[in-house]
Amino acid sequence: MTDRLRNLRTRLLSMAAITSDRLVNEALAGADARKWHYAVLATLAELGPASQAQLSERTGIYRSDVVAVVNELAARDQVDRSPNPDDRRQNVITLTAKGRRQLTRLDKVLAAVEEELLAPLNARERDQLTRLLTTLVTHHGHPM
Amino acid sequence: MTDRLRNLRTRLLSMAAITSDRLVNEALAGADARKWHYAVLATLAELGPASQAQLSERTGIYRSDVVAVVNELAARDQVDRSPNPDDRRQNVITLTAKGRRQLTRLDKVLAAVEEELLAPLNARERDQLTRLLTTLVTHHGHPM
DNA sequence: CCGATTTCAGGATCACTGATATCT
DNA sequence: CAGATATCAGTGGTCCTGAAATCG
Repeated sequence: MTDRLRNLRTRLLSMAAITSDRLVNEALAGADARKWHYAVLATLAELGPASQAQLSERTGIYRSDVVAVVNELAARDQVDRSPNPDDRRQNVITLTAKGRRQLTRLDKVLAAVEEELLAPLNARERDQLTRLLTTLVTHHGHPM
Repeated sequence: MTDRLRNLRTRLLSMAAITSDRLVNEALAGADARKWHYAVLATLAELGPASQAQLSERTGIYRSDVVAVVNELAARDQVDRSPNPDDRRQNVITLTAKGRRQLTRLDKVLAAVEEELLAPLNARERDQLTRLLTTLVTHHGHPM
């Protein structure tokens, strides 16, 4: 009857994500980046050179928004964009040395943010949370 | 080293919230509402008549955005806005009969969405998730 | 004068749609 | 031709800042 809002899980998720996003955005802004920058840099480090369509699929960035992100990263010399000679529809996005340095910097920044966000949870609870969220995310859409 | 992205809890939270928000928005749009509408209606049902500042604090809607939400609800005759005679800075927002009917409608809609979102989790896992998220949300800012 | 409340104008980011040009 | 890719233009919601008008 009462406390509808307080117990709504969809709302709890939203609020937690907003808190998290705020922490992430503030921290990344201090390193001249935003979350999509990190997502692209990390994906390139994992996959090697990739097309923008691949980046979109892996990172979750909307296909129409990848351009802007790659533009920003290229302007910072953190990635290189060049046409794919084998398929001239595609661009090949490559991580530069500068991008690799930025990635390790952002790794530290985000580790600190995660620590701050998860501060009220112990190790077991953190594992639980990770498992539960992963289950939700994999079940709806995106197989990881 | 690898799988940086996949295991980032801040990112998992974001992705889960995006999925959840999408489900919520679609469902509410089908009932001519959005999530802030529900938040206000539910809060009024719980608190009784309230000022916009109170609504902002309770629901988490930004103080500058409350106006628009109340405007939309008033245009649908779901709430009534009238000046508070005891403190003429304030408006008193009151739930109407139509608003109460809309609230019960939205309650059902959101219950269905929650069920869909949490489908991959059993009862114990749902409780865990609720508890973990509540801990996060209460620890950072908003005491509930 | 200080503080609270409502309101408006606007910024930035983001999820998302749709359309186009180019290429396989 | 169908299908994929990159790009661009634009919408609408959301979080957030700042500032004004009114009132206690």
